[in-house]
Amino acid sequence: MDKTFDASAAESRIYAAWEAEGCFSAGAGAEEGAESFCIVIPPPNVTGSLHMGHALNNTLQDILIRWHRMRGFDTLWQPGQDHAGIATQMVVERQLAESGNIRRTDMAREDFVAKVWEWKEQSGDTIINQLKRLGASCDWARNRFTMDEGLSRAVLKVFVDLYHEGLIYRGKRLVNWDPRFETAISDLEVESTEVDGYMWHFKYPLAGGETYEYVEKDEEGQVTLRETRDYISIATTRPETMLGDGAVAVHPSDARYAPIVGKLCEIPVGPKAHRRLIPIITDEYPDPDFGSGAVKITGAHDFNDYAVAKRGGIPCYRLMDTKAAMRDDGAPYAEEAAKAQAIIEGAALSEAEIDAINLVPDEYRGLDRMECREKVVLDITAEGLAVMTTAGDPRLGRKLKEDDDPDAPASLVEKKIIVQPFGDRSKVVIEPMLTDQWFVDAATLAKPALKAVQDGTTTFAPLNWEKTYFNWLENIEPWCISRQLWWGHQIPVWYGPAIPDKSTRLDAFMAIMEMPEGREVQAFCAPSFAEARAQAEEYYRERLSIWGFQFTVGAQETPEIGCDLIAEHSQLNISLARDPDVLDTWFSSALWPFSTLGWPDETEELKRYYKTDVLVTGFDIIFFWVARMMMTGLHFMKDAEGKREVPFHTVYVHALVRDAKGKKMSKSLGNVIDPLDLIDKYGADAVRFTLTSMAAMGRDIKLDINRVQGYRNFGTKLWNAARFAELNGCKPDPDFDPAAVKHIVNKWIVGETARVAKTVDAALAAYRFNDAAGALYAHIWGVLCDWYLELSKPLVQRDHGPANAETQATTAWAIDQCLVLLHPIMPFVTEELWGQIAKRETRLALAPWPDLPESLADPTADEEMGWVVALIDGIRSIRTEMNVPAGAQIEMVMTGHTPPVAMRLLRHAPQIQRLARLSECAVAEHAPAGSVTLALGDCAINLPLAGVIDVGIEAARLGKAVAKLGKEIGGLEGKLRNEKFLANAPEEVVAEQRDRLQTAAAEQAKLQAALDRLSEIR
RNA sequence: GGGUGCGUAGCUCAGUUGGUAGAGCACAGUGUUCACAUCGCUGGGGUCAUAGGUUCGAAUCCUGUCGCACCCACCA
Repeated sequence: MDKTFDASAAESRIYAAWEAEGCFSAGAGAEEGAESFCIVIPPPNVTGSLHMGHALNNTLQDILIRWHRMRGFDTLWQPGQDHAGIATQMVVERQLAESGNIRRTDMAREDFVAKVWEWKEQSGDTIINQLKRLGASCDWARNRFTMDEGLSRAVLKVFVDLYHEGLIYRGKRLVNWDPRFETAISDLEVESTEVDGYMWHFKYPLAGGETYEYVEKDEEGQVTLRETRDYISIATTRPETMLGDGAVAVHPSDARYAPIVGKLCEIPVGPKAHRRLIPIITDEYPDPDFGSGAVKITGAHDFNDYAVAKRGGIPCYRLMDTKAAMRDDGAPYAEEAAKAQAIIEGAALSEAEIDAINLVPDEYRGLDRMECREKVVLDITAEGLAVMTTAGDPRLGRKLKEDDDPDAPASLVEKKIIVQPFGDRSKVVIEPMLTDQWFVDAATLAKPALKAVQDGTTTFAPLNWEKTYFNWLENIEPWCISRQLWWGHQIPVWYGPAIPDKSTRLDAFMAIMEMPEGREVQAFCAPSFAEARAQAEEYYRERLSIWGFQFTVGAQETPEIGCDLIAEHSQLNISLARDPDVLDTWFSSALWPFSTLGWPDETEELKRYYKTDVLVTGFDIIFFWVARMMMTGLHFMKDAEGKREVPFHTVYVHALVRDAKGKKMSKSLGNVIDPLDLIDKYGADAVRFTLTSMAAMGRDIKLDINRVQGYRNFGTKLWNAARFAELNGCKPDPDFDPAAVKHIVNKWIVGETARVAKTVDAALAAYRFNDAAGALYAHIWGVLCDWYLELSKPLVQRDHGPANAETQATTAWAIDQCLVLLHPIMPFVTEELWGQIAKRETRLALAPWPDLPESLADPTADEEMGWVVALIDGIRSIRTEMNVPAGAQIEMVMTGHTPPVAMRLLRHAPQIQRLARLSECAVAEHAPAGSVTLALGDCAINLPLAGVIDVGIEAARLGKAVAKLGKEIGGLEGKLRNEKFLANAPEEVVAEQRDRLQTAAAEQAKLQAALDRLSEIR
């Protein structure tokens, strides 16, 4: 055997062997009918590469999987990747830009999607290979991709079913719009960040120059301000949205504005001749104590305003295009403003008609929203309608610096920390945008998902994450699932022209049919075009037959909805157009636990492995993923009795790996530790063990590279223990029976092994990964290597007759058990040793997990070996304290012992002599003169060091020890005299204290006697 | 504003029904050929953030305070 384990050379070889031999296949090594255990991997993005979070997440999963597999479960770790809509589209677009300068928008959609697939085929398995380097024992033959054929079928079915149940619907809503990717995103994809910003205060003049008495009062009702005003003052951080104001709102209880509620005021932007008038309304939303108490209502560009507008019937005017630039379409501003004014005056317009109105004055059209903001502010200010404030800087759109002139004059803008929404991928400011989108009725789906956790069908570990889960689900909003992207599952909805029903008069019908613009559309939702077409034919047949029309529905999808009316033949030629949008990536991820097992087909795997067992994940995707899997799982999956079934019984939530400041590791911050670098340097086992031992930490993991090195050394330690065993002829004996060992050292290590096995099992069952790692570390290094191998050396190395063979077999067994127990955490080094130590029937990965009865622990052996260890420890300490040269052999004489203890000493004398460097190990009636004394329970251990030791120093040492024991004794006596303690404390605690007192008293007596003898010498 | 978690040895952190504070690393001293210097042996180092309370007994339970972090919502 080599001196150390060469991880870099061995890992790929071992992994290849595992795969080649099918060790990771579903059910590998399990007997027919074995209980199943299944984990679905949180699918990494195809664009991804392994980071520390993945390393932790997958190490923990692999531990659970390997542990169950070895215990004989029918085990499946289902792997796969996520198509990651925005992220992947971004990567490919960037690549296109770098290579050919072709923009996505210059390409046909199919061509672009083909490019993405090409890219996926090339680099999509990067992450898989990295997971293999970590040692992940996924069943790679079953690898799935959210865009593959089967999963796409699952997505279509779920969409279509939910649509027909009314749980998916389309509507015009205010959504979070990402101007960089030009798509809607969900609430969860928005990150709120505090940034330096400004707030402006503007005057909205009252219509017709009207005035009112504006009165401010303090808390006691004293008038603090009274003036005549011809305006209402509003505050805004977004002046550019003033162009789309539909009203000004005040609180119904606000007395200051009561005189003008219901009147009109003027938006002070745009050409004066065509300024719009908007009503002053009341709503509960404005806070009278904030700003002026009056809020401009811009329904199309603010979520709160949208709610007010809905309540108050205020129109919402969209001001921006998909890039969040000011709209540059429609008629000249004067005409558009007139249309809006007509609405205020009572004209009824359809939603589509209102949406078509462009209220951006001609001079602002096409400007970026930020440019427009600056221009609006300058224009209003020039007009004298900006309200003076005392703080801030009049410069616009530029960040205020600390060194700005403090004596700058009172300004027209207020510096303010504002919270701005940013796209989590694009990092640009999100714009609330009024658009048509698809939504999932999440509130309905959330109910069973809530209940399943409330009643314990699914539990979180640690438990407190349930609160987070509940809190979100209880306040859940509709989930916006449509994305204006090209990469993803295209929405299975086809549109055709809507046909008025039979109550419509023929002339009206003809008029509608001949006017393609503004016509309503009819949606047909089906898993395929053919089925949608069949639905459409049914619809048109029913509606058109009344009129005697013939019709055809085109055999192909078209980019545009078509409806050619050939009147003379009473013939309609209809073509259906597919909804161009794709679904949120998380929509397909939400189906992961059953889609990967073959659903909607009723596969064998689905039956065997659903529901799955544990979901291992970071808390950052509880909302994105866990909650949604619960919703879809409970909606679509049923157990044998037809009861709705959760996707997993346990959600294990682990910490996130963060940087020193508590931020997530990210490339842009440059604070990333690459797990692959660590694997290269220290081996996968060391990285895995490190992460495992940190798994119990709180929410932040700050990775200490020194620990990785330390655990690499741990692997080496184990390696060398095995090497020692090999050098000393310790071969695993297939007939070895741990219960039958005779020698006390062997009984002891057998018991210790059984104990650590039990600890590991209990720890893993409770997801206390760090406890498992810690117990194994302490056992292998601190018990097996430090003590058992040392104490048993004489028995394996010299001829001791039967004890010799027994000890060799025990050593081999004890090491084998360690390999098995450690394998889930450190698979590579253990597998390598397993193979090197002996020829085996199976790989360690499929070796049976030990089931060691508690009866293997022998209290007598424990007590005796504990005594030996304490004795050696004590002597070693004294030697160092007394500066005895490390190589010097000294004598030891035990006094005050009972006969059994003397026997015990003699039994272990050779080992004690070797490990404590003693020339002699004797028992006597009296301590030799000039001894250093150590108290060990009832007896005294005397080291005659006359001549070597300084009597004064030894007296001081003993004095200190006696005093220390005295203090302890005092405390214990006090406690045992306390009647309340005796009355209230449990019996075993009291007994323990008595015991401790007795021991301490005995030790103190021994040391005191030694001290007395020393003073006699002096 | 609502919620969650954290503050224990120089550093990174364990400490599961309350019963005399632990690990790794770092540090200091030392080295006995015979598994291992990726090692052995020994040692120093903590009033468990803070103030109270409950208890015979609190790092552990309760309350307040201070500090740090994260999540959700958000006042224009």
